[in-house]
Amino acid sequence: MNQIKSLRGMVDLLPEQTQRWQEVELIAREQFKRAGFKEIRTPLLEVTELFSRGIGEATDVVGKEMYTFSDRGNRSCTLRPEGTASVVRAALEHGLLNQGPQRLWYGGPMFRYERPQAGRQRQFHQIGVECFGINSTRADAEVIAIAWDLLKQLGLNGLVLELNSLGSLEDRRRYRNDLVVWLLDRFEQLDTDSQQRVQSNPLRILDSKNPQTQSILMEAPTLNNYLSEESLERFEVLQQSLETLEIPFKLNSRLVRGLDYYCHTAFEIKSEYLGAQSTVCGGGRYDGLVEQLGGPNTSGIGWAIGMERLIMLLGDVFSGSTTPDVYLVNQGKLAEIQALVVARKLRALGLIVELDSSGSSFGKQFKRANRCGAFWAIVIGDDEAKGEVLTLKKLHSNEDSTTSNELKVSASDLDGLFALLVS
RNA sequence: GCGGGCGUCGCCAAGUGGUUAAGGCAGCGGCUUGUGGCGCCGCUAUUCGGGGGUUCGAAUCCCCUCGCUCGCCCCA
Repeated sequence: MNQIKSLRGMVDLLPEQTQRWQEVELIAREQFKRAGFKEIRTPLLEVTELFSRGIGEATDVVGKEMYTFSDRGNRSCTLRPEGTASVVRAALEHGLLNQGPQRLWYGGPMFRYERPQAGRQRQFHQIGVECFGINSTRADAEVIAIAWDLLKQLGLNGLVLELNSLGSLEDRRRYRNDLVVWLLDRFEQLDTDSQQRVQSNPLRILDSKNPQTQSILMEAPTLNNYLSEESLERFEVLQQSLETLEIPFKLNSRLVRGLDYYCHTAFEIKSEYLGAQSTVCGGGRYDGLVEQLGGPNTSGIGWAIGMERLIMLLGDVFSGSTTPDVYLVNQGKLAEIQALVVARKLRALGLIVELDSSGSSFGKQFKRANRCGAFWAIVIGDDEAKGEVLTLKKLHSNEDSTTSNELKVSASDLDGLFALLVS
């Protein structure tokens, strides 16, 4: 009889961790709300073509990382590997893009069939924002600021914002052609991975971690030199905006985001405290995507934050807890029912109440009360039940286990009791 | 898909060929059936991820397999 375990790369979040997740989600939600972003929820499962068309056939995500299968109607379905394509699809499908600029946020699980390692799972979670119909660079600055502020507000340090401009789609095409020619001249000197990429995705070679390839690339044409007047201007304005907002950044001309749809602004926020997978947040502008998915020419910009990576960075920053305020010790037929009633009422007043339903001895119940960290114990036994009272006892009081920290309270005056408990 | 490390109770582990597989934490029960935190006592792995082999004898050696983990590729 072998134990059934979770699928590789699929991770359970236990109570100890879900609390922190909730805290982060709450703070993020607040931020989005204040920034005027509205939540959108899309299905986890989409038609495969959405991603192959939206993300790009040549990308690794589409080429080898998708969870794709046929459903019973023989349609090719894929568990979403990222959020943007789905959001665009939904926005188009429901005509959101005909209603002026849209500021949207989303969150939830994404799926990528990769070998798990630190900071990488097959099911992982992202929160992200997408901003449609605002072509101005101010949107870029605003969106980056939201990400930066969120991470800062969560108390993270050691973050670096890396920034690059990929230019317009035009600029990129020109650069790409020249780069391929240049690379082909030095084909023999490239590592095998890069050789394969010359045709399929040459820009990614710039990001190669192979040291020899990197040294060759020192001489390569740089994208920056191919940027049009207008693109350069955009990039300038963005940098100035960030300076004004006092958001530090580092230019990284080799930052080429993996997905096809990016243009102009590309950025990543990395942390020195993560392992090999150091990017917490990645995003950029994607003015061509909506059109590529059959919609009107619409500009877009957004980012996604990896929740797991974010939470790894949080360490013990949070101390919020769900330790009970009150532990309800009870025994006896009448008392047990009363305990249930009292628990319900105190909960309605906003207290965290743990009710002991074990029926075991008072000694045992107190032991548990103490261990769960509750501040108060309320005791209901036969005596209390008959006398319509509750015995109140402060736990974790030092040494003295006499009755000095015990107190009788009327069972009918719960408001009075509540006032006492929170004081 | 390719490399490295690892797999003994819920958790942390000792054990590296020889009778019944240490110990700690947690859990449960008792000392104490209306009063906890401390203490003491007891219980909790026919079995060492799984399968095969070597051997009189294996958790310990060999082979295969599965899983975890870190890294490569790539990304959040």
